[in-house]
Amino acid sequence: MTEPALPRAERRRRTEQRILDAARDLFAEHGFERTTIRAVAAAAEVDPALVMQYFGNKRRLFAEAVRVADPADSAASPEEAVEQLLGTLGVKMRLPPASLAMLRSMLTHPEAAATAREALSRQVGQVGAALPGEGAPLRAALMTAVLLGVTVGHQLLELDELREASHDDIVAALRPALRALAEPGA
Amino acid sequence: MTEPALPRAERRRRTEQRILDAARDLFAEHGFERTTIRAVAAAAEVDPALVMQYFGNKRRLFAEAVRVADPADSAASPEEAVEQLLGTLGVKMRLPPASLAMLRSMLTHPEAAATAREALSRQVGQVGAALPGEGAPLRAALMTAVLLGVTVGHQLLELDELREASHDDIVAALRPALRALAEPGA
DNA sequence: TCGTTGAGTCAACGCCTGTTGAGCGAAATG
DNA sequence: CATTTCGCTCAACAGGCGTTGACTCAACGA
Repeated sequence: MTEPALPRAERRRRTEQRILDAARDLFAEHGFERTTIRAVAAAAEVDPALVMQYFGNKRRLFAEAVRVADPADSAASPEEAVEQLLGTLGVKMRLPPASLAMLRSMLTHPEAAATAREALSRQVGQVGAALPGEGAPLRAALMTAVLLGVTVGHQLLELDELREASHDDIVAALRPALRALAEPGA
Repeated sequence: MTEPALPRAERRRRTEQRILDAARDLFAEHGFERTTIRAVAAAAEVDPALVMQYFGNKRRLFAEAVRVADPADSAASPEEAVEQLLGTLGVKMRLPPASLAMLRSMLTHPEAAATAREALSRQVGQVGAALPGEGAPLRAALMTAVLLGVTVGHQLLELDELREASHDDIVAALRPALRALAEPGA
């Protein structure tokens, strides 16, 4: 009639995953403070107490929900760095919920801010290593900030002018700007 | 001994201003949800009930705190638009608390998001009007997003690589990138 | 001088939050 | 079949929140 009665271990794994997925979505949509354990539990069709039992507390649940595998590939030339950043941006137009969740909360939740700073600094380091000339760290940081701004404007603030454009157009329009930052300035 | 006993009207005006200043600072530092009426009242050395009496509710207090006079000056040429944006960025390195408060909450507080969208769209419109060629709205939006990203990275996330650089270096490094966006692309 | 106004306080309300410990019942184990 | 394990729920707690209404008392106007 109902479920084919899965083994207990499997059932447990699936429930935990369901909670994690629900948490990710809600954190991504409303941020850390506006997302309640109760809402997560309801979305996962589970008792709030179970969420606590599996993840300990709200902060740990958030930390688990925003955990994401980082690429850690590095570029050899400035052109490669630019194309790599543009590539992640193309991907980011469908940013994974985990990253969205972190970005959404990074301005108001201290731990999300720390995670964001860490991830961005890593990117700055990688990009900076591929840039020539003086002031490479600053220019790498600015390139990262550019992508941050576009991502925030597009995915989080949902600015009309960015939403109306195709991903390809955005990438194409951004390329010269990033190239300009990749070269040592005047 | 104590105060020289100001007239009632003046005293009232000053108290209201003290509350508003405290609210701005706390909203800018912690965002909407993490800032409590009680904390604002304490910072203004006033009873929480007085905050409600003067501003009605927390949302209205926030709205008052983030209100800011917008410049509304428009550029005639692409170069002028670029310099104007860089100028506001130079200023933004010491961004007024009201703007900081709005930016801090724009990702998690719906009304702050609406205010931010409005302000950014206005800027996109102004910049776009000064740009030549096709796709001007998109390029204007990207220029705005670039400044947003740099501001967020510098003021809110406080990325080391941006904090370590001087304002002039940032403006100088950014200029070619914005110029590239100001011109019609390939 | 006396009644009125209004700036500011006090104590409390109802609500929602994260979090906890006891308990149930079905699956696992022997 | 008897027993243990454990996924999961239930009911409740303490604390903090925004918000309210009654009150106090000094400044004001006549």
